Amino acid sequence: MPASINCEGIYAKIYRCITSIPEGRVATYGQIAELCGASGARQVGYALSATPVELDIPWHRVINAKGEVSCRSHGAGDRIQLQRLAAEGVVPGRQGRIDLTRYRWQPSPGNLPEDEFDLPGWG
DNA sequence: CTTTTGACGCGTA
DNA sequence: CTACGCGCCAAAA
Repeated sequence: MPASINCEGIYAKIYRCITSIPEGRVATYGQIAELCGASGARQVGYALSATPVELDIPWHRVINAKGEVSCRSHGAGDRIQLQRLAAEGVVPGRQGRIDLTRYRWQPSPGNLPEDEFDLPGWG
């Protein structure tokens, strides 16, 4: 990892937390915030905006509380995010929103997704 | 040191 | 459903 990222920095924590999101699963900004001890969802958003590409973290698995991909001021990141999510089976529902009740990452032992519901093909 | 810049969440009306 | 306001903090220049 780049030297510009301190292991004890809150951003680094956020990055690591996001790295733990399994494939085919998503997490909300607020969820990540509480998970890594950030001050708030906004901090996670700030961190994500500054995500170094060399980290190769699954940043696309982080969406907002509405189950929608956040719009950003610059670049086509949102489009890429949708694209990558669809590539791993995470697709928006009929309302154009990702069903958090189905795709939300639940970092609890024994509650892992592989033991639960089926992912794609529900529509 | 100061200033700028952001991928949010929630309550309320 | 939309609109508005507030809270919040790190990193780079």
